[in-house]
Amino acid sequence: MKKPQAQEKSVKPSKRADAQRNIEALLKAALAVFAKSGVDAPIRDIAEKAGVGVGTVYRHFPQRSDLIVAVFRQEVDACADAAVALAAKYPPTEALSRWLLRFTEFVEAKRGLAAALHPGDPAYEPLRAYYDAKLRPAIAMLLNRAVAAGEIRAGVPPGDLLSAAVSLCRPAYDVAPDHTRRMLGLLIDGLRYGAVRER
Amino acid sequence: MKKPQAQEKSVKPSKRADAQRNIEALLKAALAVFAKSGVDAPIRDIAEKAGVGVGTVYRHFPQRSDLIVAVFRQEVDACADAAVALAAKYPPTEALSRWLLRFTEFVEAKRGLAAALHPGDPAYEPLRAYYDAKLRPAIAMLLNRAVAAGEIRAGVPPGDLLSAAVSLCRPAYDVAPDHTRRMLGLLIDGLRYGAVRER
DNA sequence: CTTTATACGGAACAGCGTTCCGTTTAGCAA
DNA sequence: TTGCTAAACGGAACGCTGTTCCGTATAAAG
Repeated sequence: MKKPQAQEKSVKPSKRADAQRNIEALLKAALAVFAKSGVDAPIRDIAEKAGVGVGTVYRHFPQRSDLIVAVFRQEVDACADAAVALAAKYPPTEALSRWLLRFTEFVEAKRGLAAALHPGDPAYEPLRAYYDAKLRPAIAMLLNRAVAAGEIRAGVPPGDLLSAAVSLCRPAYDVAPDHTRRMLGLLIDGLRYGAVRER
Repeated sequence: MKKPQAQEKSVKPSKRADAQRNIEALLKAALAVFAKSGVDAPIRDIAEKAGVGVGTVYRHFPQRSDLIVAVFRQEVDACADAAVALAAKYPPTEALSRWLLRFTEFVEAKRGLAAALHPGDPAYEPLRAYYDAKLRPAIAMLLNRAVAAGEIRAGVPPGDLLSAAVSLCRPAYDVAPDHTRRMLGLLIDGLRYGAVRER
């Protein structure tokens, strides 16, 4: 009963304000640098982009994997949050469609990262669990709404849809840039088939 | 009618003798260093162990992958050659058994290496083909001899046996050191089942 | 033996991870 | 507001590595 503060969103409580700011700046910078140069990018690049010294990076993220994990979690959170926001803003099926696109953007941006992790490094083991725990409920919610509206047929496991979306955006490297968008369109149309047909 | 020399075994002809020597010393040193420190080991370590300067390493193997590929090929060659030698020295089934053990040693020693290559690097693409082309005929020969002698049953595809051997020695990290040997014994015994039974 | 193309060795340069410590500053209390 | 102190910052410095470059050494040919 000492720390009556739970105001911040993600990172630890009871930190000095400048530390908070720097952590956030670092996560933001790391996101950009990882996307541009991969997860092996020089620490100095990230520090510079965040406007801090390298010492500060090591203070908050002693291991490179700590930074990677933090960025990944943040992105997963953002993706899951987007589901709620989209659900509030668009009709069921459009929300689902938009979220799938959002999700594939996430997957594409993180593919190099995910590949770099795979080598059974225990430091990244919790990530997959986190990913499932956050994203599956998100898509399940969107799916349920669309089903309830009679626009999408029932019986599609949320996990399957997630996997399908991942697969569909995989060969997006060497094809037209809107390949993913078109494939998702097909997927949504496929889900519509067999819906209750109420209009 | 200028170069009546085809005496050397593997590397290119028409090289200066000291270059030949250094190349061989480098391959030998790289084999040892890779085994001890992995394929990311410092070039300097390899140069030192081979008793040459780093410049010499880069002269003969401009890319790190060139060295890795050369070492790998050499090991595959040695493994394939061992099949012939064993066939000449031991009775059919014992030759097969001994070769499988030899093969698993090769696989274990190269596992870290193989993992490091996997990331679809085109520089290593030919390796898998080379591996298949050299090793499958080797085991096929041994297998045929054992089958012809009536000690092993026919109908086992050589590639399957190769795969099985690879699988069997996989969990050899955290178990007793003779795990692989025992598993191979079981495999050989399994092959014996259904043999012609001529004695 | 002379010559010359080839190969050698290792100093030198550049980039990166990581540590360390003098300096700065947020938060608090008087 | 003014001190005070623990927390945090920044970046120089160190060590290790990849890679290049060029003066030196030498194998091979005539």
